[in-house]
Amino acid sequence: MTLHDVAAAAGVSIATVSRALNGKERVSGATAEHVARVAEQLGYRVNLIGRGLREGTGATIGVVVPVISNPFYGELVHRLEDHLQRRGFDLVIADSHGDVDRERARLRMLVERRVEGVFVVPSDAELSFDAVADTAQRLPLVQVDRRVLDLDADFVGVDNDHGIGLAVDHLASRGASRIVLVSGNDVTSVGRERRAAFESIVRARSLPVEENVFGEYLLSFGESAVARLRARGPLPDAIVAGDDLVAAGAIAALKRAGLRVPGDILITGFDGTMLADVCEPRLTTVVQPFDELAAEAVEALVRRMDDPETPYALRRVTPTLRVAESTSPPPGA
Amino acid sequence: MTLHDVAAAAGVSIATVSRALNGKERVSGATAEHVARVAEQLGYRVNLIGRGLREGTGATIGVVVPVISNPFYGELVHRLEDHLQRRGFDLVIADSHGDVDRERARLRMLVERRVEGVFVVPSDAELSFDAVADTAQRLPLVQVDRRVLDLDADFVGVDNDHGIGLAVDHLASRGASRIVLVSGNDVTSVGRERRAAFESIVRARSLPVEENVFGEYLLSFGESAVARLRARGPLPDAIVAGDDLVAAGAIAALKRAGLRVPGDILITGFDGTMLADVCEPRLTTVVQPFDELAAEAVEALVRRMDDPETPYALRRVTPTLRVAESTSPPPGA
DNA sequence: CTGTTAGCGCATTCAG
DNA sequence: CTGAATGCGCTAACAG
Repeated sequence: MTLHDVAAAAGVSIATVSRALNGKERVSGATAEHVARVAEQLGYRVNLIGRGLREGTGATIGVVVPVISNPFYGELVHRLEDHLQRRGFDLVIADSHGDVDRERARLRMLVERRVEGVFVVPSDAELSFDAVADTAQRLPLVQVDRRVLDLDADFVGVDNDHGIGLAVDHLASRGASRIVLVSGNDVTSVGRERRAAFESIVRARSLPVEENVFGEYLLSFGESAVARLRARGPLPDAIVAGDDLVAAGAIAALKRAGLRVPGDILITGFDGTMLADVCEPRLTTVVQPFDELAAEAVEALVRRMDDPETPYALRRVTPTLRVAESTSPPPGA
Repeated sequence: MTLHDVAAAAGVSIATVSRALNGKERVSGATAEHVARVAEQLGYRVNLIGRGLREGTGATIGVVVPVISNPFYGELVHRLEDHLQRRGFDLVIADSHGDVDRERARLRMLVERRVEGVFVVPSDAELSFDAVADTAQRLPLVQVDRRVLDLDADFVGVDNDHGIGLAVDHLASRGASRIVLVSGNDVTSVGRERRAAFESIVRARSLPVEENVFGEYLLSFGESAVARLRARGPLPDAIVAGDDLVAAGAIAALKRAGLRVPGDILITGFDGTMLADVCEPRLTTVVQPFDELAAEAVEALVRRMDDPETPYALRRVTPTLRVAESTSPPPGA
């Protein structure tokens, strides 16, 4: 079912059908209506492949995330799609499974599909460099949430310094002194930034320096981290978890060990996903402004699509603290 | 950067470049190597739009889900992508936001993109009929998890009868007699099926018939449902929640009301998402075999793509019960 | 083994 | 206002 079929059935040329259906050029009202009716009756649907080849564009944006099943990325993708729809773009989602090779393959696929632009949450702060850099030089690209080190490319992410600061200061105000960071390792930029932010603020506040625990952003890591903490002596006053998933795992492990939260130990999360509300006790967490994050990312991409020469920008959105039961009432005070 | 550019730079014809790069037809080893090197150096990437137009296919599958930020669909999409990758297909994901109009628009987009086939989780058992039926008659389509009523089309979903049976029988074995269903309403096929399954088994086991509560598959519904239960008198012995999200919401509301789970009331979930492990107490839940579900869905789609005349099939995968703290130890026994 | 050519479906010149 | 013709990038005949 192509323009030809419709043209034949309507007794006009394919050019007229194209014009009538797209309504951009002048066609007689009668013809337009007639063509529309015939097309409708035949169930004609424009072939976006044909149009794409002709037009050189398909109004499609791609996004590569590490794990779509992670609630954080699910929410992020959801918002990105929302903002893109409003601007008339479709979103193609690709999952890298946190694997650099797969990430490279997915980015390549998007390039070959000739998408208009791409968002990427790099899986590795260093090893993702080549694939992301190569893609960025081929088409408009915006890194979201995580970034690759030393890469000249747009980036939109949360202000981790501020977020970690909110968590630490809140815990301190609740009377915690010995605070341990349980977070993602240096593989991701987010892990690095949250670690640096934490160490810096601990120094600035003259808090005791603890031995922190690093791993992956997984529920299971939260659990094993608690095991490690318990094995090495008296528990700290509080845990700053690298994200909600880790926090949830830590809470579960603590309670299984007979410890009370917040009675025996305080804990904070990061992201503000639905997991924070499901935890018991509800998790005090650093909330990312998802919608703003997505909106900024889309705007950055559109800006670069409009003007490829626009200077690269690193944009930070500001998180807020949502206080819940996991840090109240005060433990010792 | 097209075949022409590479051909010119390599001093051969575009046909030779195409052949050399695709390696399907016979090309002299030296030429192939030379062309590959030139293409590499020029950073040539095949244009999938051009190839798609020529080949009439782009090796792409589409999927429309109600909410990608729901962990259940996140996990499902994750698995679908996995199985499709293995067969060389890319996956385009579209979010209907649970809205029928949006769903129609997204399905239309996939048709116009000329994807090879589509998976859809219909947002409404009745109102989704037109859009899904229209799409199904245009290209291979498999309904996953939910389905549209009275539609001749493939479907792969969980055996809700069996799943609800597992939950009810387990609760009964734990001493529960008064069991209430808190689940999705009749808008979705899943809601209908779980309700029917529940009512049927309650009759079969001669359990007291309670007034069940229906709403949406949301955390907030789990909470409000508990409020409604408490308002209407003495709590039942147990709650069978329609999914993990609702169960998590219910648990939170129960505990906030000072009730103990499983001490005062037992509760089961459905799906087996990560939410079940995050709940406190951990949630006893009916686990969907995600990987099998995805594998069956992909197989059903491939079968229909290979032979459009193959008879429609309704396939049910069998869930299992994962017992955890929310139903143990026994409440009264 | 390699070059020439046609045509996938479409939007858009350029004529009329 | 409408039709004929062109070419987007690619692969598959078909020649050579």
